[in-house]
Amino acid sequence: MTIEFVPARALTFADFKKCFDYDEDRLFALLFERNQELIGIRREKFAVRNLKKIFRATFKLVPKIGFQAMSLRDLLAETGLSMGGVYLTITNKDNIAIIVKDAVTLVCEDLVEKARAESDPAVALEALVKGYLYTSLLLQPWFYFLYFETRSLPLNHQDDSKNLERSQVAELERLIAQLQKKPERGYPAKFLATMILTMVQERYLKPWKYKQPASTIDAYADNCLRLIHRSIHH
Amino acid sequence: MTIEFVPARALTFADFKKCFDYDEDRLFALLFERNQELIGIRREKFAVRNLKKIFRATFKLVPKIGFQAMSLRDLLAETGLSMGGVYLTITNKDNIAIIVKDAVTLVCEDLVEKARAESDPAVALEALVKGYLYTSLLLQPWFYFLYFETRSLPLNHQDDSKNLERSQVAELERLIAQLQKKPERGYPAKFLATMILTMVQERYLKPWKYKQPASTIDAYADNCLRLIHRSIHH
DNA sequence: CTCAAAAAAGAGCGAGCGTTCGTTTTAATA
DNA sequence: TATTAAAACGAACGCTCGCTCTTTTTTGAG
Repeated sequence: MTIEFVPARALTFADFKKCFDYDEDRLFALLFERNQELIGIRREKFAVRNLKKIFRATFKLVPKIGFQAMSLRDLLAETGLSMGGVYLTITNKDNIAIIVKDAVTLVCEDLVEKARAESDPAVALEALVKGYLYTSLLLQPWFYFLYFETRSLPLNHQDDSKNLERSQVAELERLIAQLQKKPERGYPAKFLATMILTMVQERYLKPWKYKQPASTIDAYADNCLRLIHRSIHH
Repeated sequence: MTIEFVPARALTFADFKKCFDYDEDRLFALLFERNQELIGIRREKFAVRNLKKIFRATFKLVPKIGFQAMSLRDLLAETGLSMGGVYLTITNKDNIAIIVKDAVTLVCEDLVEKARAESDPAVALEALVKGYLYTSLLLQPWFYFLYFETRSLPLNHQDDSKNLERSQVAELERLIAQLQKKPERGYPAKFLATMILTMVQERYLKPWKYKQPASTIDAYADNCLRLIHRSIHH
């Protein structure tokens, strides 16, 4: 029998941040290799440097005016790049949105995978909820963009975006159903799963409401989890 | 002592719909008189007829492509009006979004007013939650548009939109706090108020998830209210 | 029915959009 | 250091945008 390390207190945002897999450089490197066909630059070093500039600028401009109203000339002014540089990097404007979708998909699938590695469904549920909440704050501009700009994507990518949300809810629902001994007595698992997702989205969709002193996000996670557990156990 | 009519069962969506104050004609008539300075047509009859066409077309196009990507020529094709007709009606494109904001503000303020007329805070809370949920489904395109297109509004109107949400949460919070005898024991009133609003928004923001057979919305309302009451009472 | 006012029509305008491409600069290799 | 492939540049292009304005049609009170 092995002795495992059991943390004395619940996982906090600060803990999570330390172990977070997707710092800026790694994320852009992954996006570069996953989206070779959308990106005109062949050497990672240059691609990552330009992608950084382009996405930082996009995330600064879009929340104020929306993706469609952001012109490439706005983007040039904000990044300091030239028209040629931008087009060599992203090939066309739509690809900015497509790459954001890919990034969010990437980290979400990783979250589900990690949660599935847990054998105890209660532990898995907590990992998924906190993982999703904390990740979507660390990558807030990406999640925010995908939610508000799904309509700016080509149609097949719009479907991907909706299916990503559906699969997140399905995963939560599966875990909740496992925890409910007598499902007919409580709330439908789907209702609770939807509520969880919605509470997570509240945080990353309305940054104007949460000028967050970091501690409040732990309290928020705690309130969510308490509410979930009280609602599951009849 | 007067004998009051006490309904045998909870208010359903069907009941609500029957007494709903804002059918299309009345809503447009109100918008016409509230926004005289944005509307170029002077005779109500013509104004209402054109506004109907314009907003119906807008609500058909915008969910697919977004407001900024919807051109006035798209709008002409969808409404059958001419450029002159459209511009005589709405004066400029921004005014479409501004009038939507005014409509949502109008019905929301009415909801709060009606809830305040109730002396029992439990009754008032139920009236507000169900009223908001049912209203935002009956006027789904309006609420959806305001949420997704707030960034397309002129800045001062963007503030109005955010403040409208803040005031809705504040009203819910006030009622919840009244119902909590020992506030320190349960969830913060603000947390619950936010959760309620978020659950309502879930329904009108994601119509692609809810191809609703009408009954499901009553079940949804019931689940929400049970969750709220269980969370308030310790 | 008359006729002035209101509404509708739609060609046209200039600004600004996303994108292209011929050229220049930079970086890595031999 | 010479060579060459990759990256960066930015003026120019064709097109579509929101909007205007003159003309025509419709409306309704007298």
